Amino acid sequence: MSTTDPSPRRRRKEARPQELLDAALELFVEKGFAATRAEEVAVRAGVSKGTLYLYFQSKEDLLRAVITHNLSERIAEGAAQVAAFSGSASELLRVVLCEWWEHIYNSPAGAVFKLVITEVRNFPEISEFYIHEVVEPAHHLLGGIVQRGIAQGEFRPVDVDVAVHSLVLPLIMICVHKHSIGACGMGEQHSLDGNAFIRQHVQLVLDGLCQPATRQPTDDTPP
Amino acid sequence: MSTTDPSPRRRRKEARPQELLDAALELFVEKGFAATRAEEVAVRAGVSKGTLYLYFQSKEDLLRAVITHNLSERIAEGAAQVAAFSGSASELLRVVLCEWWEHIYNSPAGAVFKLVITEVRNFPEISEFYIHEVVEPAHHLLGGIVQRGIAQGEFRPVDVDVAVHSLVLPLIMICVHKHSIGACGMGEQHSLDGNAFIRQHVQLVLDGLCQPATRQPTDDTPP
Amino acid sequence: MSTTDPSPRRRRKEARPQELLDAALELFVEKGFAATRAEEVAVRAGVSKGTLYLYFQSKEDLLRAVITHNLSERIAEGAAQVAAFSGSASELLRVVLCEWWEHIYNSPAGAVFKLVITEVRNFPEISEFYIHEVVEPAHHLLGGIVQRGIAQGEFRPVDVDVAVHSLVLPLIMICVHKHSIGACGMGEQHSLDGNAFIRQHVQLVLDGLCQPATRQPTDDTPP
Amino acid sequence: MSTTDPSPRRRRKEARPQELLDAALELFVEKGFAATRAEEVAVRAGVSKGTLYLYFQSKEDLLRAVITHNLSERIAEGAAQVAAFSGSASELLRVVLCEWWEHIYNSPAGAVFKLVITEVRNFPEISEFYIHEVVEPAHHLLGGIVQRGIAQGEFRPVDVDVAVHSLVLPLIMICVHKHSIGACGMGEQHSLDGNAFIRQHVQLVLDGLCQPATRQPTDDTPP
DNA sequence: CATGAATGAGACTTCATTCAT
DNA sequence: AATGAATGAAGTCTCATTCAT
Repeated sequence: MSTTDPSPRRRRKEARPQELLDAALELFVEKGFAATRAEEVAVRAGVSKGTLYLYFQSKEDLLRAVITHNLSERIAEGAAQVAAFSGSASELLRVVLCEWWEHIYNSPAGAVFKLVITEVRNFPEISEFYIHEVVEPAHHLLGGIVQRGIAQGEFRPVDVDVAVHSLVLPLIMICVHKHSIGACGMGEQHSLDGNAFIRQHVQLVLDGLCQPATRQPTDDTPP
Repeated sequence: MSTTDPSPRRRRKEARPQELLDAALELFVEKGFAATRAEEVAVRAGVSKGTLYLYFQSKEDLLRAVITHNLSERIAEGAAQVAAFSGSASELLRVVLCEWWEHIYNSPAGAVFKLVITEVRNFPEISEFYIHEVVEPAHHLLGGIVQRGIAQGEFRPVDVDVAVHSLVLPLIMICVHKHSIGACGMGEQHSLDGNAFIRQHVQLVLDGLCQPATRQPTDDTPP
Repeated sequence: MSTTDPSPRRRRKEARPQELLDAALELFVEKGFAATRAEEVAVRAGVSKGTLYLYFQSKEDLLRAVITHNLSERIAEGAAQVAAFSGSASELLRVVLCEWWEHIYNSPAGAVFKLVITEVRNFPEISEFYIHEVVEPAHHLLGGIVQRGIAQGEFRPVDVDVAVHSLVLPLIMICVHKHSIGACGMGEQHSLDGNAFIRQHVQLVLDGLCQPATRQPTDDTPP
Repeated sequence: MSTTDPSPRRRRKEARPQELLDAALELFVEKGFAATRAEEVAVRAGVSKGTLYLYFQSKEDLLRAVITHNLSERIAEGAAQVAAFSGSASELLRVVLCEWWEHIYNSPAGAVFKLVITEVRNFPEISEFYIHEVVEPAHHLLGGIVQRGIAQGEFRPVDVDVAVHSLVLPLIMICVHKHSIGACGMGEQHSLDGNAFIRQHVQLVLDGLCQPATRQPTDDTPP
């Protein structure tokens, strides 16, 4: 109802790319890139086959757009949180991870993880983009917090990379699970979704990070 | 049943299905099921296109065979270990997880995780098989150990499922990573492969599980 | 019919069909009818795709218009020349052919020859039009001159049709060449364009036509 | 019934490329490259759509093969004739041109002229091939004969290139005509096909070339 | 009149599968 | 049992044409 209300035709036009990207993400995650027909994407977006090609040069181009579009949005979110926070490293990690989690798990971004894992070997440029734009920034951010925790004596002097991975990999795995096995409707037993797990998981690893005294020799006696 | 080897030609013939399964696993993991051509599988297995169809009714049938064949083998391995073991729950988990890990990570079985994640939604019967034959047995096994650890006072009374997932999800995620992003040759920085991580990760979570005294209020954390 | 020019905008509008016809001729000759997109024609004419369809019912209709429009103009030109001429048949042929040549070779009409050759078999009505409106009038005109030359003892009693074809076919072929192989920019060696050839070619055939004795000085003084 | 009679299947296979090339030449000349569907070619060759692609990578590749295949064959034919000939330049030209003519006009090679003219601007590599493999050899051959005729006083000192073109262009034009306008079945009036024309045309131009005195009678007596 | 977003028939090309050899 | 030529359904992409603005 704004005064600059564009015509319906024009409004449709501006919304098309996003509608197509959304439909494509859904279908690519659901069936895989190669098994999704371009026309399916178009139909789910409410347009015809030809219209898809007004906005994307090829199906492959659409895939790239889906990934970059959905990842670019969420990238900088965490950094702001961290900068504005004051408190213990534990608390900061808990906040950052859980907040991130809720944003990502319940948004298209979560699906992108599965998409990247599924398609990256056929489109190597995706790998580059994903590592530079997602993996490295996130790893750097979390690694910094862990590092700080260690420096301040809050955490034991563990391997920073290991700690970050122990914290983060289950989060990603659950996103992936949600969009693969978890979407097969095999009952709720192994649902393992839900934010409940994340909170407890983070707590569990933080417990492992914090405790100073009771320590086993950390040896890794080979078999 | 004779001890003498069959002729090379005969041995070759009997090995065909296995060679086709191996080639199919490699290619399905590398390019995805839909993007892999039946002839590619045949060629990599050293036979012709037609031969593939002497052993498998269809490409889809080949996919099912790849998954069931590679998973069925590894299923019972762990149970034996556990039964024969006496020691602390921590020690048992460490041994079981690390031993499993080495077997799976460096074998075709690791690739199957990626394959299952990638293809389940197009072939729901895979989900059923995977959950019944892999997820449930493994979860039951590990959950039992954790349960025992709690009952014996070795572990704090955590949620068993959470603990199992915290322990196991990174292992699976690393398998998946190895066959997706990790296979893109993007430098060694984010390699995160290697058994080193697993040992430290398991230790870290076990630390979180064991510690009795120094505890934060664990619960709470309002949304 | 007023002597005052219409407004630029109005003139533009009235010129649209001609601009579209010109653009279409260029492109149809350059790429062929089937390989030329309607939008390309529109763009080269400086209008939008939709506008093309305001003036022509279909792409095929446009092709017909291109041909009839460009051929109709040049048809009657020669007849007038002939009627007003007094002199030998040789001289008349030389004048008519060379004059025609310069008009046609350096005008869109030359391109139409290639277009007709290229597209007739897909649009048989073009054949009818072309034969009735171009081939027959021209053949009749030239044949008449040759006939007169024979009757007057200036030419030997050759087959009139043969003589006409020997005179004319190279002219057409050079038009066609200019718009096919000659437009590929393959160097100037086999350019064979240029009015020089035509003059000498006509002279050569006229030499063959003329009675043995009555030979002219074979001058080919270029302009 | 030779002893090395291959199986029917195999015999088919070896004949396929030629059958496809023949069908393609017919259709490309008839309808143009762009307007011919790949499946039409396949059907006319008696195979299915897919089979075409077992022998040619693409429709474009098929076009190139059609042209090179049909032109390469006829290239060297003339040179042999010339080498083996002794007699006047006039006689040699008459023999070479008329013999060539019969070979080319009544063979697929004649159709290729129209095809080249029609498609060359969309596939510039055709131009290169055609000029190097057809135009230049043929022009060189005929130019040599004319040159010799002039040197021996048989011909007047005309421009060699002009003479060659005057002789040859009508032949090519008639080939082109046969496969364009001539194929539209517009009655026999303007048929202008037939070897009759060629003989008379060559004679007419040769008459123009010969020294004034030395007219038709095979006599000579140069000045 | 003019535009250009939208459509969908249709063309090229691929590939799972069959079957004669 | 093994092959690989052949098929044709199906998928990607194009483009002539329409029509709301």
